[in-house]
Amino acid sequence: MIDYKKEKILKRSFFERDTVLVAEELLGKVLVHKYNNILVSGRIVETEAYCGSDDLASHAAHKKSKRNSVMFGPVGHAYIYLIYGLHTCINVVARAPEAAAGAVLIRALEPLEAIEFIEKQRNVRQSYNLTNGPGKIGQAFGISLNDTGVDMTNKEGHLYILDAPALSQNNYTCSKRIGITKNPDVLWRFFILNNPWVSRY
DNA sequence: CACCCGATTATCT
DNA sequence: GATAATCGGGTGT
Repeated sequence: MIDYKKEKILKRSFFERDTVLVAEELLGKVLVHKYNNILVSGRIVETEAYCGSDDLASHAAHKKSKRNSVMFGPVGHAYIYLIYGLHTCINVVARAPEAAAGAVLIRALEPLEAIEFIEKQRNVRQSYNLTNGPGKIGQAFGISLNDTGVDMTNKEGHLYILDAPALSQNNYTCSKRIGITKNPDVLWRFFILNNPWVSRY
């Protein structure tokens, strides 16, 4: 296991590249949330890319609106949305300079710090159920809709991502995205192989 | 204002 | 495998 505490916060330039590439390279990085005085963190093991107007599954497939405007804004900011009226999902805005919109959904991670807090938030028996889904991460980390739009590259902020060494391509793969009906065939989901924290599909 | 529906999850059978 | 829970965005009247 790497010593992630020595790693630096990902810079804005990391997110100013093709959305699908950023989704791939976010595997292994560490999501951190400062919740009151608690530092909650986890290693990202599953992501999905959502692009702009060519990607009908994306919230940014059509016009800019009140909800999706963050996806059109500066890269490196958090796009948080409520799904099915129940769950908050965490994305990072990422796109190439010429693209209009794009974000990476963080779908699953391995808890690293404040595991007792995460267990209290989630109240489940099996540890692999703590954070193996996008809505589960939102609940586990205490994320709310108020967090949408925050700059995740700001050291003074309460939500950011730490760098980590790049993974070997032998250790992860891609697949179709989960839970969508439009533009279903592109291989824009990335996950670490043989990892117990990846969602079960 | 009414309607439809979704980047999900927990809890059944 | 099927389904309820629950709410706000988007669309059209």
